Amino acid sequence: MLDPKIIREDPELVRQSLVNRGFDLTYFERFLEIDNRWRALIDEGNRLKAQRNKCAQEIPKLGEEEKRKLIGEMRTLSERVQQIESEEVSIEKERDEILQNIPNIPHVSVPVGSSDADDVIVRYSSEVRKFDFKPLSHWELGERLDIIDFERGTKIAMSGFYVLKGLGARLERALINFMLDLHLKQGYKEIFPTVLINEKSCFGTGQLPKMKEDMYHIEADNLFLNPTAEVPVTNLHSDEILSIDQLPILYDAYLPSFRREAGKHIETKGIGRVHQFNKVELVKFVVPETSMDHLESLLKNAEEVVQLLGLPYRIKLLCTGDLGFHSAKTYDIEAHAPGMDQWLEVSSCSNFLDFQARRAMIKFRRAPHLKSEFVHTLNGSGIALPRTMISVMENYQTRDGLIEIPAILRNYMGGIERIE
RNA sequence: GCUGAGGUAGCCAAGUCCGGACUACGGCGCCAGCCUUGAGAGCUGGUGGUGCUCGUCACCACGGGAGUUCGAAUCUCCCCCUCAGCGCCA
Repeated sequence: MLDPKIIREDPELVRQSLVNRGFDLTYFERFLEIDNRWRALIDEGNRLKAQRNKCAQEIPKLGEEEKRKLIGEMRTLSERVQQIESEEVSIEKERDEILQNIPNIPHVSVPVGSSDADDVIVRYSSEVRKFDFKPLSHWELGERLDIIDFERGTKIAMSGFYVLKGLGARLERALINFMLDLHLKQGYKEIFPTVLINEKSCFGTGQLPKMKEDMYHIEADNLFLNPTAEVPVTNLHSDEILSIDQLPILYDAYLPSFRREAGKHIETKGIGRVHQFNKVELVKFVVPETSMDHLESLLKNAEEVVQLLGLPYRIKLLCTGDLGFHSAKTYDIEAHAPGMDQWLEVSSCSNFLDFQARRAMIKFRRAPHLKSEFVHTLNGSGIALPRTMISVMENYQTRDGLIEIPAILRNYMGGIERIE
């Protein structure tokens, strides 16, 4: 959520940011209109309430006659207060809705563009791997080696789910442990949050109300299956005022994530887009003026994962038209999948500035006597498992259809060197 | 799941039966000032949010919501959470 003061005080900045993102201006113009009315109403309401409060204190001190008269007057006044309040409530509801539909302002360093075609490739790691045979896709490899079972995933759950078996399951576990150990060395504190999260947390990070259709919902208890550890981990500090010496806070978390992908046809074969996947997530809470530097180090921390795995990758700086709603600046890390001949997004590292913190009410104080301010939050995948698995399987395949285990993972797999 | 006790400011906690000087008692912590060579003690003030006319301003905030009332921390209804005991259970 944007600071309403920014929209009020510098509407031109917000207007330009919406144009750059390719958003239409309806909500924005409506905000300006409604915000004025909202403030006028608050003002009038407060005036009347002040009078009511004052008279309510006078009444017990008065004689019978005067008392009866004043109570009569107050009854009328109270009715007006109620009218104003109910109008306030409805305007406030609309105002909040509008605010929730205005995206974050892209940082000045974000390139202006209309779609992912305008994203800027910041760097390539190396050449993609060249094969002297036709590389197989991970689903072909997975089925041949009996380490990915799509049919049985569908049987026990539904289509879009899969089961890892044998060394496939073990490779997944090795990847998770490797990532967690790496992030520990990078200075992150490991968190293992809840898989089920409540409605309030989903609002806090902005999954609700916009992405409701994309989440699995447990009706009996009104809980949601975690769509990304960003939600529970960021909300660890919701409604808190942190002290400055706690910052920066760096968390990493391994957690299964669930997405209904409603409305999206899961056409891609394989495990590139599935309903349940593992992910290691990095989350930071930082002092505002340091957040852009923290974005760079966050990216480096995630990048190190693909580097150490020896995967060909590239870094993209998303343009205004491709930037996520809540983000002010985002880098994507894409690993190459030679079997599919595609670049796969394995990580998305974003700086949200105070956009999330304002919603989740995460504040800090520079000194005990100073006013609290919103922290800046950042997060990035460190990294998403299925697509990493794809890139590992397809890059490390051999001519005879086996998969070499990347050197860095062998210790995590009891010294096993290949899947055969 | 059942029964009971609770939820008041950063923390502890009075007030709730019986609505009105609650401007939410008191304490702890923290901040500022005074005092002091310094520290401590002591004293004074401050210690959540929003709005604007930026003030010794106004409004809001006693788990959340709705209601009754001129007036609600206090009364009524609904919901949430915590703790204890019992039950069930990996």
